[in-house]
Amino acid sequence: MSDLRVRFAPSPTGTLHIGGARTALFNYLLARKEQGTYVLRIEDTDVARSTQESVDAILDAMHWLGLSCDEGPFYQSDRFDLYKQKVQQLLDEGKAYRCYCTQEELDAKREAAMKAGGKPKYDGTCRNRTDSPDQPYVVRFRLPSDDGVTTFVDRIKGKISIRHEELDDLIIQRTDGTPTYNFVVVVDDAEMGMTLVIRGDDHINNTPRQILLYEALGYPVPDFAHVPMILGADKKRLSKRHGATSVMDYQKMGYLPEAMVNYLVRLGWSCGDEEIFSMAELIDKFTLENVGKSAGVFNPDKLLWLNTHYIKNGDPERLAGLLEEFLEMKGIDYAAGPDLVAVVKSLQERAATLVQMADGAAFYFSADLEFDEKTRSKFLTEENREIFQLISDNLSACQDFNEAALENAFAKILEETGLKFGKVAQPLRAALTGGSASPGIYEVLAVLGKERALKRIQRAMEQLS
RNA sequence: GUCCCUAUCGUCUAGCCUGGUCCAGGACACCGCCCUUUCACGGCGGCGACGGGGGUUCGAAUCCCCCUGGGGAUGCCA
Repeated sequence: MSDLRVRFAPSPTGTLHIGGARTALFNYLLARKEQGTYVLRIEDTDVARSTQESVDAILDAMHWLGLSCDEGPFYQSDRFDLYKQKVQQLLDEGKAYRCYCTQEELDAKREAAMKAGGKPKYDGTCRNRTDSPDQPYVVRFRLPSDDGVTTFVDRIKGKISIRHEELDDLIIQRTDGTPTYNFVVVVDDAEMGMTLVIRGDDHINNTPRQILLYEALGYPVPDFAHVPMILGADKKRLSKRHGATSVMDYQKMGYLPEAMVNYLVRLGWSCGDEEIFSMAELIDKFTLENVGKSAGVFNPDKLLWLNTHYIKNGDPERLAGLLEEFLEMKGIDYAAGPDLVAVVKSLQERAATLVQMADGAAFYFSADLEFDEKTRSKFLTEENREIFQLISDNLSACQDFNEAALENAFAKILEETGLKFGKVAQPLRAALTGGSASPGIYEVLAVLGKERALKRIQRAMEQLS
């Protein structure tokens, strides 16, 4: 074990989405690589917006992606006593104070400051109050110095400085007594011993004030690594209006977790010209140094391509297991066969998603296929009766119903009749699959097996016109 | 408005730190050809970028400055 401790800290106000998943992935990879510790913390201090449903959705997604944590999940809602105590500590030390300004007053001041072209920050009205009126109040953290500069060296972005004049006394405890994000994140990251905080770069602006808080609380300041945001095709922050952004939406659409992981990691990180990475390779190769600094656009096409790759190269047994759910969703009863693994093998190069694979597999499990008009008029014709009979006879005579034997049988037919392969194969394909697009004809035959194949040819012959 | 971050093909990126080997490499998408029993897979090829302007230098995608574009923050959300 190294002493690296990182965490992923989502707030449970929705599902885990693409951006969060990537942040979690980076944390996970670095922890595994450095043999550090990866902690999961649920940031649910906003009690009104946090739901158990969201927590479950996030946990599900993490599990699906294979990002298991070493510690946690911890819930901030369980730690309010600790935060209270820390607020009190700052109050006692004079590093924080009660502010009695109302929301309305604050809003008005902000607006006025904006209008005057100034910075919309708290004016310090209650900073030096000595009375303590019996009114609702918030607790504000007093800026240690009004004219200094806080600088930190981000592990991804490099040196970042903010002048204190840009900051103001931030609220650390609300009127209702609950603590705010910028405060609890510091207390927790410190108390949980985080040595490195990897998070989205929308938090960069918060970092200097958090550093001030670490110092005020007497905590060591961790390292920071701010990863760039993910944008939609219009370069706007990725959101629902860009389509599916929830990780589990992709599971439902038939994507494989390894495709999602591979896609996510390459959005903002690279390793020379390499594109395909297994989790094990990522753990070996991932470094913060190769994470880019600029925001990236989410590209569904590339994700699809990766999914195609992983389906094509995936273990058929595993894929068969995953496919069941999608077959069931389409109301396909696959229990009576043909063998699901054989079905998968015949479809691996033809499906980009498990949904597509289920679509392509449907014909295998349908005893009485529906023929559309086009297929009927083109292939199920009286002129083809002889061909069907010939195929049927030859197939009946086939001892081994494997691809090699079938190929031989067909060679014989073609030789005897002088017909071109397509002349024979397409009508047969129609009889077997109900359409004109399918896996290789020998493959279909072999997967179906002799009995089913013959039955389908028979049935087609009954419908010639 | 102000502050912070950022800037190579349409998109993800390599190269930038340690200037010349870059008339800029890979991948996705797109287009064409080949393979072919259908649909696919695959193979080959094509299209396509250093945002603009100043410097520094014999030489800049690479270093410096300005501008512009994009993102973020500016909450008693996280």
